[in-house]
Amino acid sequence: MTVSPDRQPVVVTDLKEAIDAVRASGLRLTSARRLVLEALLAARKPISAEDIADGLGGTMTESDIASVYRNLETLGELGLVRHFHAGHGPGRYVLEDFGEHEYLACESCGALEAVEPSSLDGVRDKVRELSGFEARFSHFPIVGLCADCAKKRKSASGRAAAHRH
Amino acid sequence: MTVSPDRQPVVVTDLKEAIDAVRASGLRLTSARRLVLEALLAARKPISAEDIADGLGGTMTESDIASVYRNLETLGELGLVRHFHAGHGPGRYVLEDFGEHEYLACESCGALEAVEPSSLDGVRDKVRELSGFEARFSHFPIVGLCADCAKKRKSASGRAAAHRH
DNA sequence: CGGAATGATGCGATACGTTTGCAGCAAGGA
DNA sequence: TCCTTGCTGCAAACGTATCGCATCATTCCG
Repeated sequence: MTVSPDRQPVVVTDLKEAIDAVRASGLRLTSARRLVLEALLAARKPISAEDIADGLGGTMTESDIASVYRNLETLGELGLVRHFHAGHGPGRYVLEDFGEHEYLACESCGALEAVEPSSLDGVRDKVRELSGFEARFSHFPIVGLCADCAKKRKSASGRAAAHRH
Repeated sequence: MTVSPDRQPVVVTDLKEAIDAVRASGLRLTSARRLVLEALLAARKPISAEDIADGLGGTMTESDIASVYRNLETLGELGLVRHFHAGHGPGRYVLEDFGEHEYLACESCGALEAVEPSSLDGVRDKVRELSGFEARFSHFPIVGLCADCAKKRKSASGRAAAHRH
C-alpha cells in the first residue's frame, strides 16, 4: 500500500474517453466520480485531493473529501490517475498522459518541473552504479532548487552568511 | 519552515561533546534534551521522534513526544541533528556525522542505504544537465528499490504479470 | 419501465505525524 | 539561595488520509 503498484497507464484526453474507460472497467459512473475526472481534466496539472473537493477553488461543484480520496485511489488502480508526493504537503494527483510524467520539485518556490521519464534515465543509471539501487522518481520525485531559486540563493549567499539562523 | 536551512553541521561523537555543544550555545541542558541526545547516540542510525519518546522501545527512559520534537528542532538549528523524509511515515532523525549522510530509501523493504554525499555528485550533475535544477537529496532522499528488492521483483515479474490487479 | 442488487456516497469518527498554547517547573546565573 | 526565563508536560488542534456505516442511486435484468 505504501508502494505505487506497477500498473499499465491508461491515457485519456477528454471526459468522454475517461467516462468510457470507467464504464469499460465495470465501475459505476457516479457524479462524485465524474467530478474528480472533470477536475483533473480542467486543472491540467497535478492537484491535491482537497483542490478537487473544493471544486478547484469554487469554479466547480464541491464534493466530499473522503469520496474524492476513494475515487482517486480507484481511478489509480484503473490506470487513469497517478499521484506523487513532492516534499511536504498533500499528495498531488494527475491524469496519466503520454510524455512528461515525472517531476522535479522545487522546495523553495514550490514549482513542479515536468520532465519525460526517459530524460531521467541517465540519473537512474548513475544511482544504479553505486550499489545496484533502482531509483524510482515517479512516486517520490527529485526535490531541490529550480534553476531560478538556485541562482537567487547563490547570489544571496554572501549576504545570507552574515545573518544565518 | 518547509525547507531545510543551509546551516553548518556540528559533528559530535559522544555524549560529552554533545552536551558541551549544547552548553556552548547558551541553551539549557535539561533532562529531556539530554534524553534526545542519548537516544540518538545509542541508536547510531536514523530514528523517528516516536522512537526517542518511547525510549528506544523501553531500553531507555521515555519522554514527552512534544518535547522530543521541540528538541529535535532546536538541536537541528544548532547543527547537531539532521532529519529527512524517506517516503511515507514519520521523519527520521540522526546526529550529524562525517561521512555517509545521504540515503537511498528502499520503498519495498524500508532499508536505508547510507552513502557519502560526494558519491551522489554524478547524480546531481545529471539532473543539473536537464535544466539547471539543483537536486538536494539530504532532506528528501532518493526512493526506489534496493538491489535485493529490485532483483526479487525482476525475477517475480513473469509470474506477477499473470495476476496483476 | 420498474424493481432488485450492490457499488458508491456522505458524514462522522479515527488515525497518524506534528505543532501549538499554556501554566508550572527547574537550570543556571547573580 | 533566590530569580529569571527557558523548558517541560499535558492537552488540544492541526493537516492529511482512511474507515465504518446507514443510506442512496446506478446498473442490470426481467
